[in-house]
Amino acid sequence: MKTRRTTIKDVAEAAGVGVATVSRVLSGGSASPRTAERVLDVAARLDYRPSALGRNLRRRRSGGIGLLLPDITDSFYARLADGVLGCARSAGEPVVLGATGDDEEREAELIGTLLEQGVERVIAVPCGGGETWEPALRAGLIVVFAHRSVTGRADAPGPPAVSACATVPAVLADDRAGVRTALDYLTGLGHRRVAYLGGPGQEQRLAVFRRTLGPLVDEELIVLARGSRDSAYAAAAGLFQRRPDLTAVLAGGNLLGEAAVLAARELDLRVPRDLSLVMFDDVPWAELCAPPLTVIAQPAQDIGYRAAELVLRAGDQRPRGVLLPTELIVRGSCGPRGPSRSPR
Amino acid sequence: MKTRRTTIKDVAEAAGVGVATVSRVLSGGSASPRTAERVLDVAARLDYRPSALGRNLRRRRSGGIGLLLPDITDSFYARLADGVLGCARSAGEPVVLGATGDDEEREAELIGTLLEQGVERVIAVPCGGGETWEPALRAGLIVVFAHRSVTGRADAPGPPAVSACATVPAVLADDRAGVRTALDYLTGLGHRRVAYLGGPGQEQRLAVFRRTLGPLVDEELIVLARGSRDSAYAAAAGLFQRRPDLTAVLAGGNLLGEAAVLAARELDLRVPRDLSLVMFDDVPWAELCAPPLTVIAQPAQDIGYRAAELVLRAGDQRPRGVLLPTELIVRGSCGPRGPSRSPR
DNA sequence: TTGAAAGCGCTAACAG
DNA sequence: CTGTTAGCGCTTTCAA
Repeated sequence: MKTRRTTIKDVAEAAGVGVATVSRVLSGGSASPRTAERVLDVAARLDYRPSALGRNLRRRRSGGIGLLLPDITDSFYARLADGVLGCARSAGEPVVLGATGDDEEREAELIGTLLEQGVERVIAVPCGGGETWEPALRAGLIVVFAHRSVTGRADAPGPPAVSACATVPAVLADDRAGVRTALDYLTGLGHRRVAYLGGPGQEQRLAVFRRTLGPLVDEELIVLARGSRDSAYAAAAGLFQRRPDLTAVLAGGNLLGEAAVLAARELDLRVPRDLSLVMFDDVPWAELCAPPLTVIAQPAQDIGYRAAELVLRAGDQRPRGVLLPTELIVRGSCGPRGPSRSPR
Repeated sequence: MKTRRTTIKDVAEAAGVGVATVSRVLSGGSASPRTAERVLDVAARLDYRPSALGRNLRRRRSGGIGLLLPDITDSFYARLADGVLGCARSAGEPVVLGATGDDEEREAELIGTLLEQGVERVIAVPCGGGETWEPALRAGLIVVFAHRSVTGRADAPGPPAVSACATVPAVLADDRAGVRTALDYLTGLGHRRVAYLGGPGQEQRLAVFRRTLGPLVDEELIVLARGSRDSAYAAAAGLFQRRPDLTAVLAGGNLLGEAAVLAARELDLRVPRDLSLVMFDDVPWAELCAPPLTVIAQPAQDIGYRAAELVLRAGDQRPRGVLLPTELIVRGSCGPRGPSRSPR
């Protein structure tokens, strides 16, 4: 039953030409119209599909693009992935997906697997630092960072050039503007004790948070969770309990936002009366939430798409990355600073 | 700079053995302890990583498992994917992801790409029918269906054996029980006009819906949307407007549920007072919604994990599939049938 | 324009 | 137990 696959040799024989000719024709090389037609015809008739296996070995690389994300379950990354898939599909490239769980070791491991597979184009939301990426880069990987860059420095042009990673193009949302806008909005409403609920790899945002808030910053109001839902919830609940005087929170991601809503509800904090909440990333449920969440929308899908474009165009110009705009979408989770829950 | 990768030959030379020996040692074949140790040692020192390219060509197949989903953006499928990734990782297998958009053509195209890549193990939430899958199966693909089977018949043992697809193992949630439980719950609350808001590939659920409701079914209350959010919203809004007499809805997926909530809100239908809602699939935001949604939880992640196990064990026994339990989680979106919105 | 031939890195016979 | 050898299917010089 299971007949051997048709190979280029079969086609060559059937068409009465050499394999080289078939190869040329099929990859758009030069050939006389007559020959070309005949080959194409035979190939179609035999239902020939060139095996990527042979080609890959020969080329010493398997096309395809690797995609390394912290967590495909996070709606933001899922949308990012969707963008990558969209672009990859139109380029006919398969996408190999890996979830790092924001764990350096796992990331390194996954990079290893990709390298082993001959994948040499990778889009990553990096969690490891130079130690992880330098070797990969040296091994010839073509990398584009998405959403985060490896230094966390994002677009900030600065002297602490971090070796090779600094030359990796990155497609980022304009975190800086996002944080500023949110903070302006919140302070405009009268809030003075604003907390930041962050996740892994948000150094950039934090820096902007601190800078923007200036004298108002309170380091105790800055809490970083690990990637998981549990960790996010623990962080949020802990923060709210420890500092009943805070009146507003900026959540650095939809998982964190979700946790904040849950924790607030659990502690009987009414949003926005007792607590104003702005969440990074607009997700469909933000609108279904009670109250609907005010968010900083990020073009997750675009980020993925653009990153894929960049990684596919590799070799061209375009050394530098892309900065995509964010947008504050005001819904119902913020209000004027009310009476503090625990006055003074 | 970019030095040639170390190959098996390099290792062989450096260790003073033949390439075959290296190959054997590295793949756990027989070898004298002394040789083995030496080879392993040299391999480690040279930082040798066997190239999957060579192996794949030789084996005429590239390990790795293909994963075909309708939409990675849908939380259910994202969790399913996560399950697959988890299992694949522990098996050291890369996962190639493709989004079909519930479009037969795209699905076929993606299958083609996978075949071309030499991927011969695939987990799919199928949207195409036999026309799509038969050829793939004939081409030697090892397939495991997840969440849906190709006939839509699911577990139902019956005579209309659909050729080769019928032999494809499937990992499914117990839709039948889920629908029944939900319907019992709803009718127990007094509801008589219960609508079904479905998506692609839900023949199985629909059948159970009809069978369970018996004389109460009203074909006009059964609406099928395509996969997208827009389509889901249109379907929900249309349904609610057309039939103001319905008092309860069963949404066949989280996208549909989301749409139902949105549409209800838009039409000023209060949940659960005017409209009771049960949604298939428990998502984190179900709890954040106002009111919190009553759902039929499905073990999305397990489905993925089990499917991956099956597809990796292929060749063993285990021809048949797996049926995973669902669970009704009662929250706040259902109430007793109130006064119909439009009496009579 | 075309064909012959040389591998890409690896595994699997088959001898030794 | 180990080395030699023959390809897997394809691309790519290199001549013709």
